[in-house]
Parts: sequence; structure tokens; C-alpha cells
Amino acid sequence: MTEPTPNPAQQQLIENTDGIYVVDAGAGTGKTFAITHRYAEIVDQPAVEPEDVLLVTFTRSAATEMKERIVDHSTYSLRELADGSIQTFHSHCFDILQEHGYRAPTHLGLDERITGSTRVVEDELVENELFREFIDQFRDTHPGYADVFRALSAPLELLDVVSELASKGVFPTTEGWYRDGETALDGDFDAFKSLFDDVNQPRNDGRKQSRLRSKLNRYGRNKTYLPEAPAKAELRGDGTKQVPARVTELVFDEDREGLKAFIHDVYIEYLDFALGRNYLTFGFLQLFAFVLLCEDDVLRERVAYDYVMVDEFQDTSEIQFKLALLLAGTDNICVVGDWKQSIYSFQYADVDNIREFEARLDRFTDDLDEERERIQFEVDEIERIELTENYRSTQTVLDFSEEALVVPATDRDDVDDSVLNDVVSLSSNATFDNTTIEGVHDPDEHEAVLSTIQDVVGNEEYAVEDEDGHQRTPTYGDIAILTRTRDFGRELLTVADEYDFPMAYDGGIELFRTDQAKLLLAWLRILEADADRGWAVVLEQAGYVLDEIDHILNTGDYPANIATFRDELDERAAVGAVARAVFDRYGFSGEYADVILHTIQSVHESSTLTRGDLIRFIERGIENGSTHDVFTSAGVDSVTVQTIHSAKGLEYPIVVLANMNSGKFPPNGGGSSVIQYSEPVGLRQRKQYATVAEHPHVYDNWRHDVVRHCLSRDNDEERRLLYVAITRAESHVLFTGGEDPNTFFEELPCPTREADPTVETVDRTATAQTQLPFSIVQPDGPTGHTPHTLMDSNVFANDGTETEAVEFRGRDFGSRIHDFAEAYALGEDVTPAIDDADDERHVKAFLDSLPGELHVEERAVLPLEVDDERVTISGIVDLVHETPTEIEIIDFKTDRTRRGQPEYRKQLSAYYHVLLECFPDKTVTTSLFYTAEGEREFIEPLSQDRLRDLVRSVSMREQERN
DNA sequence: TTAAATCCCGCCTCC
DNA sequence: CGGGATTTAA
Repeated sequence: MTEPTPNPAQQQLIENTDGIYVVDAGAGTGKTFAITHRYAEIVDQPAVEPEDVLLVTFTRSAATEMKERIVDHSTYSLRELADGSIQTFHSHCFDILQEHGYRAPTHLGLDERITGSTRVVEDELVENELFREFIDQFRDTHPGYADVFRALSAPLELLDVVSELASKGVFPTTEGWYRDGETALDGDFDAFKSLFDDVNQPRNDGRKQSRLRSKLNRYGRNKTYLPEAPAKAELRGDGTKQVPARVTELVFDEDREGLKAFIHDVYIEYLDFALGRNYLTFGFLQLFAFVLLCEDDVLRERVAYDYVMVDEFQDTSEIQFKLALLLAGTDNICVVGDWKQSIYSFQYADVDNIREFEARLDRFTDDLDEERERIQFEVDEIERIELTENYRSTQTVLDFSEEALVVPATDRDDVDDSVLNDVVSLSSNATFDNTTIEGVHDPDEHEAVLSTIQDVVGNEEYAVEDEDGHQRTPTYGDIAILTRTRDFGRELLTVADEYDFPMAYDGGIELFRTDQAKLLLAWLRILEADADRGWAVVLEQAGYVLDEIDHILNTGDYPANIATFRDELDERAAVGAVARAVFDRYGFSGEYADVILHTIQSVHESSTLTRGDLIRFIERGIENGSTHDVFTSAGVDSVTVQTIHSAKGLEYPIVVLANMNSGKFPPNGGGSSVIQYSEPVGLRQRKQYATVAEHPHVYDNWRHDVVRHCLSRDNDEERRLLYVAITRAESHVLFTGGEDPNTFFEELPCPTREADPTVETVDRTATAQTQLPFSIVQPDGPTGHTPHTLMDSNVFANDGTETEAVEFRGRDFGSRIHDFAEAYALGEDVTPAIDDADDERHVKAFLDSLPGELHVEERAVLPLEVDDERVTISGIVDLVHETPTEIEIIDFKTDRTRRGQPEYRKQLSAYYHVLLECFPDKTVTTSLFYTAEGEREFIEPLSQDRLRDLVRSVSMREQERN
């Protein structure tokens, strides 16, 4: 986006820095732009420094982006902001605890301390593992709770309860509950009654029974209650269309002391366990920071900020709202968000934080001021600002997105149209509006998606606008496929592979179901128990056929080289070292292996992990299909596949919303915690047995079987999800539906059509050179480049003036700093204003320090012979620096915190070998230059053999997919 | 014809 | 475990 001047609404937000503001910033309204300018405006006041201003973002990457953008607008440099307070709630809490948290646990009566070595467990799998360990030990040391445990089918769900309570600000102390925590657990009868009455209204003018009564038809099905439980007939009443009113009290009044005591003990002892093990979870970071700020008035006043801004406020939880208040030293509070994009309730986000901001602010302030005044300012004057000008989408897309908020999710869904009253309509500033919105269906939805894309790419009817405002036909890179589930995305990727479609998946993979993990598991089993099923996998991998494997297993006569490797492994004590050795042997060095190693390493650090533990850990990982984030790159011009959740905040010219299928969007039900906490009702216990007939346990919580029908969730969040997906689109929105498209697909007010049934394989040889940063392209492709032909075609001597070099840049590739470096290296005029920014200064100083010639934005293709097959690795680097004796490959990165070092290394290595061949008389080196730090890091290139291994492991992955 | 009961099917999103 | 489809009851 070019940097425009703020529009009036943005200007209002930027200029009004004092007082309480709630900003309704709809999708694409230049929210980041406005916030960063506002931040700059605040810190550019003489009396204000960055450390006086707290800017909370929701993700780390958002924080990084904010910082980068702020540098553009203010006199501060990235380094000066680095210590400032632009970060997530979690990292901010972490910082507070690091500095002042030593005694924080004592406020809950705990003796443990938070120290500089206390770690944060981020990996969910690791956290689960630790909790499991805790709960096993808890069970042993509390025989009194044996009955409760007997009824708990999945103890891990206790962790959910603890996390949810922590997110709502309900904490235990060694003596009882922190502050008024117990009130929340007991619930609010009046609130419950109103929910109960709502679902208990007779329908059709009294001719039809209430929803609740209807639901209770299932009461007791496949269950056996304790004798004192009421009979079904008693609950449902007779001769009336309603459940009798007295049932309200009947179900609410329950002696929950035992259950509360149980949860309390689990909760407080888990806190103690975590501290004892020297770790904190995300939730506990906030818990202890909150307690600390609540208890220590002097500290609170010291760490409080003059200005507080919270971005993505619709994603905040109750405790985060309160933390923001505690961290505000004045009433200069600004929250920015869009309730229509609140889709993280499963992460305890509470949409009412923004929708009912005023009421909640009052309530939370009163709450925090209960014992003594903690919030030292008035909260009665609240200003609302609405950003209504949209810089992303066409008006047609914007109008359509509102429809999503009221579209029925099921046939009988009675949608509350009144939400539209709360929608601040947006107006587009797009010059063109040739928007197409349509549904495409085909029995095979994967193919429907591919054929739709095929239809769109290069098609004038789906023209998109380029940066200069010109219309052009779309390319693959313009398209994002947004899905609700990761599974669908990965299935799609497999099908795309068959047609050689350029498609990149961005999200989680089932890490432990990969070949890498399976082989590691096999070796661990061999080491641990000489297990046949371990050997079978290893032997099969080594190329032995079934008969041979049988024979070897029977005789125990293992091939010498494998047996030797076994002995070598056996000598390694640490499981991490075993894993590394296994991956080295098989040449597994890709993203998957890296992430596996990293995960193992983090479990290892957090507990004393034996081989047996690791085996069980991987087995559980395989069972649960637990996922870890990876990014599979497929070149610059490729379609992106993402879940809607992960696409939030992004934008694409064309959005294909897939998998609106089988009548199941949304899917059924909500979570099914064994023990459920909910605001008005309090803590409830549910114990369920799938097959009571086989296991004649007694199900004693009949109350919950009534109550849960009063807590049914509506489909609003599903509609908001749809809204988020649509508003990602700049120009066109397409829906695909499979065999049995759901209600959303059918009810959305747009035309639908049949998909073109033929999908053609894509010829990607034409784009082979645009692979980034590392991948396999057509073997022996027609490009036929050798390093020498590249030399001949003058690629290395490219002075950057050829248009080819410029048009090659992808949408996100040319960041400010690259542009700067390029312009400077080419001796162009560089505007003086930019001299103030650290990054530019660093780059400039660096470039000045280099003697010899600079070549900007180079690319190369390295052909490799791998197993008699010729493959090509291609890479692009930002800069090549050449002197008579040396040639250096340099790539710019902003800082070291970014992920992807292994990828950079591959990319640089591919290039390294090309140059090595081209310039036999020169020394070739590879380095990364961190612009924010002004430092150059030399990178050891991978050997050609290592690259070959990489190619092999990637080929294996490809085969695995097919 | 309408309401109530029962049968049938598939099970997410992630800091 | 809920929603839609189907069957049964009135």
C-alpha cells in the first residue's frame, strides 16, 4: 500500500490521544496505518518516550509489523522501539514477571518463586505431557479423589478447565479462591434463570413444546443415574408444553462443594507443580502478572503506562481486558477492533469485550476497585470512533460481506437480524468494481476448486487491479483458498500435486505421522526393546522385501551396517542426540525433521525424558494427530491454502472459500469438557460413558443433562468466520461446494454454477526459475540452464536495469529495505528523510564498506544429479558482491528473530555452488545481513552432497503424498 | 396435517 | 451429541 494521508476518521483517531476511545475498525479500513500513526503522534510529543506507551497486539508478527511501520512515521528507530512496549499480552506479562515476578506466587500462598530461568511452555503437546505427569502423581497422592477419577474418562480435560478459569480471572489460593473467584464458580441464578426461560418458551403460539422440553427427550438415554435423580417425566412435566418452572431451582441448587474442592486442589497443585518444574504456560503468565499488579500497588503504579492501546480487541479475553486496565496509569486508553471478526472464542476470546465495552469497563473497574481503589481514573467518558473507508475490497464485496452475518447456518436457524444494526457499513475506495461473487459446485470438491482456479487464472472476467491501478488478468499468486479445516487444505494439496498445480500450504501438519517420525520411532523401539516392529520398518526402509525381512527377524541376523548403526545409537544417552543421528543417517534435514527435533528438544528440557517416554510421546502424537506449523513453499506464483483463522488480517485479490460442504458448516456441537465452567451457571460436572450397557457405572450428574440445553451456542461465530473469509478478498469471491453443499452455500445471495469438470495438468516448466527459496522443479527442464549458460545470458552481470529483474519481484518480496538497498547500490538518489531510519543507515554503511562491484537481486539455477535423475534447485538472493579475488552472496533479513534460517541456508547454498563453478578463481562466501542490527552473519553453505540428500528427502515426502 | 419421538451420521478453528 | 431426516402418534 502506498502511504496516503489519513482520512478524516483516521485523523480523528490519530489526533485524539487523550481519553478513552473505542474504535470500530472494520476489515481493511487502514487500522494498522492509523494505530502506527497514532503511536508516532504520541511518542513525538517532547515529554513522551516509547516506554510510556503500551501497544498490545495479538500476535508476535503483528507486533513486529507495527514496529516496522512506526519507524516509518516517527523519529524513533527500530532499536529504540525494541525495548518499548509493542508486544503481545503474553510477552508483556512475561517481561513483568521476569523483572518483578519473583515473589508473585506468594500472593496465592505458594512458596515457589518465578526466576530468570523460568521458561514458558509454548508447545501444546509438551504442556499436555507435563500436565499428564502432574495428574498421575496427583491421583496417587490424593486417594480421597479416587471416585472422581474413576468417573473421569479424560483427565487431560482438567487442563482445559484450569486454562479456562485462568482466562476468566478465577484463581485458587492455598487457602481457597483468589478474591471473589468463588462467586464465579457458584454461578448467578438470575442469569441462569433468564437463559433457562428463553429456551423454555413454548413455540408456535403454544401449540408446540419448548425447545428445552424437546431436547430433554434424550434425557437419560444410554445412561444410568443415581436413584435420587428425577425421572424424565418429572422433569419434562405433563400436559404442558413447557418444562415446569421449579426445575430451574432443582437443577441450579446443587451441592458443589466436593467438586469445587477437587478443582481447587488440582488447580493450585498444578500451579505449584509448574513452578517447581520451573515453567509457566501462556495462561499462567497472565495469571501471575494479574495477581502481581493487583496486589502490589507500588509496582503497579511504577509499571503503568501513560498511554495504552490494544489492537484486535475483539480477540481479548476477560483477564486481558482487566490487565489492560491495571496497566493503564491514566485514562488514555484506546481499544481498536472489529466485533465482526471475533472468531477466537475457543481461545477464550470474548466478543462482548468490544460489543459491550462500556458496560464491561464499568463492571471490571468496579471489580478491580473492590478492596481499594486500583483504577485511578474516571471511566464514564467514552468516545467511539468508526473507521468506514475501506482500502481493500470493492463495494460489491463489502456489501456482500454483511449478508454473511445474517445468513442462516441451518434450515431452521432463526437468525437475529438485529446484529445488522451494530454493523458499521464500509465504503470502498476502489476505482474499479468488476467483482464476481459466485458459488461453484461439483460432486468432487477438490476438482471443483482446481477447475475454478483454472478458470480464473488468465481470465479477463476475473481481472484484478495491480499496484499502479491497472487491470490485469489474475495469476495463481493472486488467489487464496480459505478453508475451515486444515484437513481439507492438505487433501487439496495432494490433489493439486497430481495436476502439478502451484499451491503452497501454510499451516499445521501432523508431524508425528511423517516418515521422519515413524523411522525415529522404529529406531527407538529397537533400542528400547529390540522390537520386531521397529526392525520391520527400518529394514523395509533399507529396501528389504517382506520375505527377507521375515527371514532376518527370525534369525536375528541383521545386516552389518544397520547393526553397527544400532550400536552407535545405543551409546548415545540423550534422546535428542539419538534423533539427530537417525535423521542424519537418512538425510532428513528438511523442515519436518527440524520441527521434530525442536519439539523433542523442548519436551526433553522440560522433563527428564527417557527413550521409553519419547516412544510413548510419539505414539500419542500419532494417535492424536497433533499438529505443528510448517510452510510448504511452492514458488512465487502459487495459490495459497490457509485456514480462515490463519488468514485473518491478510488480503488477496481473489478468495476461494472451499469446503462449505455436506450440510456441516458449522459442524456439530461445541467442546465436550468433562467438567464445564460457564459464567451464569457455574461449575458443573458431567460424566459420560459411551456404552453404559457394557460398563454399568452410575451416571450421577443428571443436572448437567438439563443445564447444557440452556447453554447452547448460536451460530453467530460461524457467520463471523464467513465474514472474515469474504473480507479477505479485494476483487472476487468464489465459493465451492461438493456433493452436498450446506445451507450457507445455498442461502448466500449470489449465483451458483456447475464447475467445469475437466482439470488440466499445469505446465510449470515455464515458471521453473521462479522457485523460491528451495524446491524441486521439472527434471531436465527445457530451460536447460547450466551455470555457464547463465553466465552467457549475463544474469550475473545484471545491472538491475533490465525490466525482467524488477517484474520478477513477488508481491511481498520487495520490502522497503530491499528497495532502498537496490536503489542505493545502483547509485540512485535516496531521499534524505530515510537517513534517519536505522535499517537504512545500517544498509547504507554496509554497502559503503564494500569495495568492488555490487549486483542487485540475483538468481541462479543449480542442476544436480540425484540418483541418476537431474533436478534443479533455484534461488534468489538480494545482493552479490564481487571483487577481483572474492565473490560474496548476501541476503538481507530484518533481524534474527524471523524463522526460516534453514531455508535461507539452502537458498544461499544453491547459489553458492553455481558461483563456485562460474568463478573457479575466486573465493565464494555466503552471508546474511541483518538490517535492524547492522550485522553480517556468514553462513556455512551446505555441500552438494547435502543438497542431494535434501532433494532425496523432499522426493520421499512427495512420494509419501502420492 | 402437525408435533413428537426416533434414527442416522460424523466429530474444527490455535495463541 | 446435535441436527436433519424419517417414522410414529395424535
